[in-house]
Amino acid sequence: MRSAHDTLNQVLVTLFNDILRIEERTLSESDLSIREVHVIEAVCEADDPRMTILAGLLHVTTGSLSVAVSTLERKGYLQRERAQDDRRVTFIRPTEKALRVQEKHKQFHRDMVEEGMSLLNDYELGVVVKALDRVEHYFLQKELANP
Amino acid sequence: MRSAHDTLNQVLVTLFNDILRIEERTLSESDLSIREVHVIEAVCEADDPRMTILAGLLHVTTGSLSVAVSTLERKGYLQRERAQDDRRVTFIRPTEKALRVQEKHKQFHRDMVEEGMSLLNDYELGVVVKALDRVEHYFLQKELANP
DNA sequence: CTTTATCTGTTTGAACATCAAACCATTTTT
DNA sequence: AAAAATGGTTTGATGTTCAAACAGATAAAG
Repeated sequence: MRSAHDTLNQVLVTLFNDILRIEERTLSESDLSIREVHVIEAVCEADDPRMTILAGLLHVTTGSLSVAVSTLERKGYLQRERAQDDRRVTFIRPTEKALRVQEKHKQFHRDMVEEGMSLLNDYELGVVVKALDRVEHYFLQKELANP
Repeated sequence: MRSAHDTLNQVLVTLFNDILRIEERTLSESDLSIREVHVIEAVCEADDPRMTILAGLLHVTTGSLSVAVSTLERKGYLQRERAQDDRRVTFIRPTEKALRVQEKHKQFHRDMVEEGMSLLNDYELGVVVKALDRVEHYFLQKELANP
């Protein structure tokens, strides 16, 4: 039997990659890459969808984001909008088309989590959630400490 | 308080990316990208390190792998070796330099898992490991079903 | 006020990863 | 012996990313 250590390491190495590939496959017939979907996701969920904020959320430079936004604008998923009060800033708005993609993507995540949860009983679920919550906070701190 | 669903989804979305970025940062002063380290890792751990096998493990085409191997050969981490019995196949061998990288990378993973484990008590750990094991197997099946 | 500095975002050039398709050499099948 | 299949490599195109140069707008300093 595998040790706890080996199991966790294996999960670290394979589980997320597997899920990412499954996610990728659901997109194979659209005109969007997984990166582009994540940009759309960030735009849809951001409180304050300006370039610097979005780039920070996505961990890319504003330069990278700028080209991504341009192609998504060309494809009809996003629109730029100049801010009135400070004319340096640009707000990025999703189109209807983007909102539909976002809804579908959220549903994908919901389904994935449902499937995962269905494999556990209520008791296990409680323990796992509390544990992962703690682990996530720990790594978030670590990330914030070395940005 | 967040629901179990939200917590799991959040972990799905952020945890893996956070870890990947931390991993990336540890490489920032080497001449290797994270992709290249994963190629080296696959070469070091494969039972049968020929191109098609490795490409399958890494989920890339042999074409992609071929160029990756060429640059890693140029950088002194890998060597190609023609098979005797079937002269079409190439074995990819790690150099000493690659083995050192691999050892360091494994240590990184060990440390990461240690840190994660230290956040849980023995009891929680048992439950989490059993649960994640099940989830991992489930997604592995799913991957194998739609390759 | 005018000049200077800072901030926000875009463009550009380079590096890298990746794939599909064309290709070459070798082995297997017919 | 010829044709087909297999294992790898090369090549051309596309996508992602960054750093650096840039431009326009606002804030700070004089």
